[in-house]
Amino acid sequence: MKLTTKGRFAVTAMIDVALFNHGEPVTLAEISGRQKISLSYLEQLFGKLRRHGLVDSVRGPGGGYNLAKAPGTISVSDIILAVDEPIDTTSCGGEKNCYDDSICLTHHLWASLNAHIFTYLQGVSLQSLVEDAKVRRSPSIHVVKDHRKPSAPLPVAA
Amino acid sequence: MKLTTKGRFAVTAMIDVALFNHGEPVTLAEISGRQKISLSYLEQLFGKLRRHGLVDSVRGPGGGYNLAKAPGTISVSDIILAVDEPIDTTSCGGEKNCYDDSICLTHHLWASLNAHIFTYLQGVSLQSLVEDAKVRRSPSIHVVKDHRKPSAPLPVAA
DNA sequence: AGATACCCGAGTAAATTAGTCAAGCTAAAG
DNA sequence: CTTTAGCTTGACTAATTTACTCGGGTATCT
Repeated sequence: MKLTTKGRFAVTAMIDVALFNHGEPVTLAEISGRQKISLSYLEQLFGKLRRHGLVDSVRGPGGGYNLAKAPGTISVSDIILAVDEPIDTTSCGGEKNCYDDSICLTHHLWASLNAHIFTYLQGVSLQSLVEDAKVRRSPSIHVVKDHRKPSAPLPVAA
Repeated sequence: MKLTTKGRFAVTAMIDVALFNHGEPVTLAEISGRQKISLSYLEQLFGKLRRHGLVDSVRGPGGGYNLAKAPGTISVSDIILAVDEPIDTTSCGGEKNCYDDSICLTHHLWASLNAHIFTYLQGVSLQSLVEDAKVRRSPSIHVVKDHRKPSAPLPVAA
């Protein structure tokens, strides 16, 4: 699992599509305007998202992108894996500090951490992110102390 | 929380110190030989580890490094934070795709993920890693199906 | 036809990582 | 008290990765 800004952009863009896809496909130009991501970069990202079956494209005027699946069935890990392909950070898949008796002292650790991160992101659906965004986008003046699911209970650590 | 090979090297080196620190301090040259990490690179890493109070240095002949604290009280997150200083991956701490009503659609998500990773690594002590290493280093010919703590229950995901 | 919008691959610039080098300081051994 | 092993410091370079651009396509609708 690699965590780069590329993956972040991709997730943001997917949320945007989910938010603004009311019947008509969403164009990259719109997303670019709303999220301040360069059009060319979006093209690159959506090429991958499409090839991985996360979005469907419609060409020609009035075209754009639709989600290929229900937002509840798309996880953040799906999105990140789609754009950040080269996957294993487990090191030692042929790396050099992995020898005889001092065999990969930490291999275990990283593999396990990786799995952790992956599992976590797998558990977050696009839908849940969209719902969060909708709540936050509603008139913030009158924010009732809300009781939605405790998605982030934490100290923005490190 | 940044996860780079630098952090991995640092953790590996710390395990090495913990493993071979029997009274005498451990020299970087030894670590370099055992773990195949360049001496100069180790110098850089241990400078940071020392400044963060994770190791103590002993100068002069017979010198080297000792752990500054009991391995049970040093967590992997301590080590990684020591060498990979610039900490926040939360984006949006002044980044550009964070505007008006489409405010940081994903901020929440990354902050939460960050906290997750951090908490996990904080829960892994150097001691536990050392114990794992010791087990693995024992005669591998006669590996009895062992029942030690289930540290990595997983599919080496992604 | 012509405008709209996706498609795609090569190319580049910036940032990060990994690793080097050289000069200096410290303390133990002889 | 001089030698010498070995840590200390920090600036410097090379390689890799990331982020992003560009230019020329192709499909489709009006």
